[in-house]
Amino acid sequence: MSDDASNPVFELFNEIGIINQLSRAFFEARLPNGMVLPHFSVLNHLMRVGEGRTPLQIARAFQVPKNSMTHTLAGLEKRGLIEVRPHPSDRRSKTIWLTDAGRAFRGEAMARVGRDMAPVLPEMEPEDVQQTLAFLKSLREVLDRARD
Amino acid sequence: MSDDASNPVFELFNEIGIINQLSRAFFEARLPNGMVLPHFSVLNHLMRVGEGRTPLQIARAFQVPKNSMTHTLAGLEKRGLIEVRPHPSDRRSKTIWLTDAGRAFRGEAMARVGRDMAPVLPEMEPEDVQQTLAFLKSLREVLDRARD
DNA sequence: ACTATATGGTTCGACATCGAACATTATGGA
DNA sequence: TCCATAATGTTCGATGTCGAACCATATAGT
Repeated sequence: MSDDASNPVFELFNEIGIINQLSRAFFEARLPNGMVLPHFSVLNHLMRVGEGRTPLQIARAFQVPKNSMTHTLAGLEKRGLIEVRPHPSDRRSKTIWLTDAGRAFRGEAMARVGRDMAPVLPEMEPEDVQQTLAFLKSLREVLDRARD
Repeated sequence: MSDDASNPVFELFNEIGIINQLSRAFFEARLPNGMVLPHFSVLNHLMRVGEGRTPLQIARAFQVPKNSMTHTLAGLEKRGLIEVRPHPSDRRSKTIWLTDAGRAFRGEAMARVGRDMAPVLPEMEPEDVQQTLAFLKSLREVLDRARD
């Protein structure tokens, strides 16, 4: 049977789904109370890409529906980790900023995850990581275009 | 700032999460009514790996909690796509089998997804796919061991 | 054989996630 | 200027997902 099912691309998606499960579980086991991976991911995103993004921009960055991002941001705001300010030029929109508590929390969580991940990191060749990362980024663009 | 945050492994997890979102949305847009990616994935798994697996084996294969698999299997059985039989030697357990309808459904869904994916598949070098797949499988094992 | 512990699966309650419909504000064209 | 349409974000209802507690059966130790 050499139909589409045998295309390794499907196997790739399968593997990606499984790693997603594993990494999600790994992160969430190291976050307090009811915090979930998207909470941490958004804090991290704001650090890396910059604060002052709009909710829609963040939703698009993670490829999740905008109402999902509304919910995630509400959780972060409730915990005092982000601050929501009006958009300077578009009154429909908002901008998202980290609070000091948010920066501190992200730093602590990152340190904890990094510490527990440290034993296994040396097993991965940086070159392989880079190569995989490059391919996945191109795959993301391909999927994004196929989204119609 | 060259702390753990800059480790490309985290970027890798991020990219994996995004591609997971995209591929999930892509698949589910091509499945009927209330069917969801795990439904399709399980059917596919039974075809590839073989029928007669137990729910727990399947849950471990996808790295999801066993109660989540209970729910997914219930959905498949309700739709008549799988059949649950008692385990021959362990009365706590069960075995999962595809029905004819399940095999047919999986074939149709696979064909539809494959057709819509066809335009973008040529953009990916088979060699890159293989390389990525190999690395991700090793990454999965690393994470699995780190699971404690 | 008997009990303690482990294992497979389900139930339950809490919560994340999503599509669809909605309110509000922007934008573009007559 | 005015209206139709688009864009941003929220609300609502339905459902997926998960951890914890729970049954039923197996296994191990004595």
